[in-house]
Amino acid sequence: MGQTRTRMERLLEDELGACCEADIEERVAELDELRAKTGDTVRRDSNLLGTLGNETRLQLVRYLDTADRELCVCELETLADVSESAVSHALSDLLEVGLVTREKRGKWRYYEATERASVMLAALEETRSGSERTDEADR
Amino acid sequence: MGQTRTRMERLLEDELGACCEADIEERVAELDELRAKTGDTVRRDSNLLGTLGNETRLQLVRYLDTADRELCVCELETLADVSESAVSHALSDLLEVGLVTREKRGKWRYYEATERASVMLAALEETRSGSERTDEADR
DNA sequence: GAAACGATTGAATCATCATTCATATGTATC
DNA sequence: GATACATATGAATGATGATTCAATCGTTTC
Repeated sequence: MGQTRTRMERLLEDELGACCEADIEERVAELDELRAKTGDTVRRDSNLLGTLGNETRLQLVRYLDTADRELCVCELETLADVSESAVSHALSDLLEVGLVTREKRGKWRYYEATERASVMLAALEETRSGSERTDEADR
Repeated sequence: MGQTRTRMERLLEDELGACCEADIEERVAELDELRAKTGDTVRRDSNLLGTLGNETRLQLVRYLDTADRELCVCELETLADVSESAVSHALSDLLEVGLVTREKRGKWRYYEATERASVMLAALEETRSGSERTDEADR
């Protein structure tokens, strides 16, 4: 029953007062363009963010970034709250997405934060601040 | 046997050539300071990053950010690759960590990206580029 | 007030993840 | 070359997460 009326049509009717075929086409085109503009880096990016979205890993990059020098794994282990193995796993994950670099020296391994990591942490720092939820009173 | 020799002591011996008590204390103090400087916002921050670290959610904020206007849920649904319910869940999560705002208007609900979201996405964009793994040949 | 509709919420399920323990790898020292 | 040691890796397991289906809530229209 009247099922031909699409949701987009109803939305535009509410937004514009009335709505013709051209309006719908225009809006659909706008959304298509939006889809195109947004690009297809989502997988990679969400992967990077996901890697950062873990307390252990974030903590470690943070140490490396604020230390502003390379740190030996054993130093990171004294800083972290988890097992040696967990630290190693975390560092490998960070290395894989390019948030840290690694260098061997004798039996020791030194890690350092990359530029990419610094930028992300700086952004985080910048936006931190007030409380969340800017919900508009839901009138 | 000889188990009193700590790993930190051995590290410093290797790094400095020799190592006395004072050296150890100094390094330990440095790490303590590092721990203090790094702060305790890890939980909150990793939570934010984790929220962004999901394809669906990242995709949605991205649409909102590049659209640069509020978008109706039904518009976001046409853009997303998942069910209506999943979109709604994702938007709620994003709202909770302050990456989007919400406004009701009639039966429609409009979402918009926050400044915080813009900053994070910009940082991501900025650091994106070359390939990853700046591993130093592991000599 | 009932019907239609937009959106959210909760429970359930399946998948992914984080951490640990055990083992392995590579490097130095004796 | 055997031992000690630093770190990494793999498998296992318990926890957390993402998505869907079903049900609910709030708003509008008749």
